[in-house]
Amino acid sequence: MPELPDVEIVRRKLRRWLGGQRIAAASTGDAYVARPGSTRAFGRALAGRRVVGVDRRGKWLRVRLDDGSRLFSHLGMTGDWVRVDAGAAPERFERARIDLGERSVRYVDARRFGRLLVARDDVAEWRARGPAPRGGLDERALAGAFAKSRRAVKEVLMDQSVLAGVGNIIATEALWRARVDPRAPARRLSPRDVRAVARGIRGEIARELAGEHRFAVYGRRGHPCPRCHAKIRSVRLGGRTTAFCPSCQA
DNA sequence: CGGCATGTTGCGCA
DNA sequence: TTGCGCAACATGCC
Repeated sequence: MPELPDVEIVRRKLRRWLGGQRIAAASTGDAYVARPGSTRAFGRALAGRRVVGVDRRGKWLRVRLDDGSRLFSHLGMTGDWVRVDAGAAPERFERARIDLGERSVRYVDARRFGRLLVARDDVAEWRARGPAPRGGLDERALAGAFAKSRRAVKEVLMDQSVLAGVGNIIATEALWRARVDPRAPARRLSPRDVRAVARGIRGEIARELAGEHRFAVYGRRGHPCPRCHAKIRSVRLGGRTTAFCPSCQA
């Protein structure tokens, strides 16, 4: 589920569901997902509070409460928030719940790589994500990061301290759109390539935000490239499977 | 059963 | 010191 566009979609629904609402009760039974901190602290921090806003930085979500404390949520690989009626039974893989009046918002996460943190201030994980660049992506910063790295371009794209929110899917698809070989040393890209990559990222994010989830190369090793029909290959870069078209991403 | 998975962190080593 | 490669985290699914 979660890459940046998915997390943004989750943010919007949380804002819709929680914004301005008073939390009647909250609880989690999962000390792993809610670590560090006790499961009881989760309920104590949220109960009785009013939600004043829901923000996102990269893949981190922040729910601000009227007493200044905050709930941070990272969805890991399989996390999501869903809304059900207050009395509804636990969802499959439910890890936490926030009860409003008539409704209840539940955190579900099969693989449990997600995190829930309650704190009185911004946590290090949130601060480390650098603020989202206004007006989208900072192309000059991207060019700078490329220029001083000797890693493959795809590894730089997936570095969360460079570009918060770009994961394996967006990086893979953006490079295909840009016709850039993911294995190419980042510092070797021409200014035109850098521009194409930036455009590729923006385009891919927009596409996924619009609910499009059919991919050109991601997860399609062995299939024909939608652009030139060559057979899609995959390699491992930075420990992640990386699909690309050996013909038009050269 | 084996292999793979949309993310992140921490460790050992060069 | 910095950066890189890789295992680990916990679990589901094909």
